[in-house]
Amino acid sequence: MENALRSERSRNAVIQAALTIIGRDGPGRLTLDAIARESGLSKGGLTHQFRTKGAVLQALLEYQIEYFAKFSRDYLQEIDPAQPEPRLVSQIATLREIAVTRQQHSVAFAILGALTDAPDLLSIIIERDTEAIEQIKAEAADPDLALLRWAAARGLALTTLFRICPLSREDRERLFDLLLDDQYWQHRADPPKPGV
Amino acid sequence: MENALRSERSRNAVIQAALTIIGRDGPGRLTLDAIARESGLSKGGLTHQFRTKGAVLQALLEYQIEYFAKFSRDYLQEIDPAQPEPRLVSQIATLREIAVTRQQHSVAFAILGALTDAPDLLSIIIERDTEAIEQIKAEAADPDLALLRWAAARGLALTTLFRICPLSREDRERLFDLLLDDQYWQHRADPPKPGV
DNA sequence: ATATAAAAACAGACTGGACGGTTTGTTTTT
DNA sequence: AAAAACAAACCGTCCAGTCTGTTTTTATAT
Repeated sequence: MENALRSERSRNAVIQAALTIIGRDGPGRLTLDAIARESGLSKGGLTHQFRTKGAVLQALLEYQIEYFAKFSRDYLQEIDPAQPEPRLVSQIATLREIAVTRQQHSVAFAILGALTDAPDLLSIIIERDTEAIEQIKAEAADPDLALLRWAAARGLALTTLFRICPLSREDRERLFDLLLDDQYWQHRADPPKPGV
Repeated sequence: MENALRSERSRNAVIQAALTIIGRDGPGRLTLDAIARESGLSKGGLTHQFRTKGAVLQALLEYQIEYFAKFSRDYLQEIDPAQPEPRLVSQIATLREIAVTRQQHSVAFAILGALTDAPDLLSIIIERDTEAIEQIKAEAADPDLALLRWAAARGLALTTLFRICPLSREDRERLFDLLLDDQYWQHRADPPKPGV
């Protein structure tokens, strides 16, 4: 087998193994030895592909981010062209997906836990979001209202992710539906200020 | 000195020491030995007061929660009586305080990090919030809109806490101001539905 | 009050194990 | 022949929790 392919296979195996362990045993049991065992690789092979545990976590995070970035892109693609704020809506829809997808919870924990030694692991998230925010602002009739809708979706997603959401499942779903509903916000948007 | 007082002093010393360490060295350096050293207690004394590290974390979390609960109570006390949704507003104000207070960030990390082994440490947060949510719903003309305001504040607070907020400081402050501003939401609330 | 036994608070050395990372050697690809 | 990929034993450190004592407080009996 080609080396490049071999490496890629191994790296994928590692990421899948990490996800399996986190889901099955919790993020506390995500050790290099466990990953090696679960992936079928030896520890040597593992550390050949990822020099440190932080590197594994980073790959894991990038994998997750790409997964949801793709979700967002696809959603944007198939959105009603008449939709006035497509970027905002696709971001909110993605956040709903994050909040709903069951396995994500412990992955979030795992990464948060690792943040202790790798504080700027999350900077990639900021980069992505900053971009998204720019676009949301640009397309919005009332940018602040759009940001607030985004923030609310984030709040629902993060509280759910960390299992500290005091709202019922129905409440959350209804709120997400509202956040996605243009009609609901249309007449709530600030009318453009008359020129002074 | 009385035993009860002796214990209380020691426990307080431990919590303060923990906060000092987290703020100065980061949550990764929060070990039992470090806490003992910083607090002036011996390891034996420390483990006499807190049987496990989880117990320390729990006390730390309770301390923080009580701190902000008091902030919220005080805010509620001094609020304009004409304020239509005082509970919501005081909750939002508290969340703004959390987002702004500098030291909180790493404390949040420390506790999240420990969540690995003590998954239901956070249930106390849910309990408090559930209560708050009930009151917010009860006093609101448009409960869903109130929940969304709350969720947005949470989103801003949590993203800031975990340093993944893509918004500028000014943006955040302006958004918090908006969330607190009744005028802004008044005409946005759903008019009470006409009886069928 | 005073002596004394018990309990609580505290001191600090020690242990056991987990875990990240290294090292040395082998197989496979280039 | 060289480099990449992999195997697996090994090491050093860190750290939560324990264990054995010592000091201080409290309860009880005289």
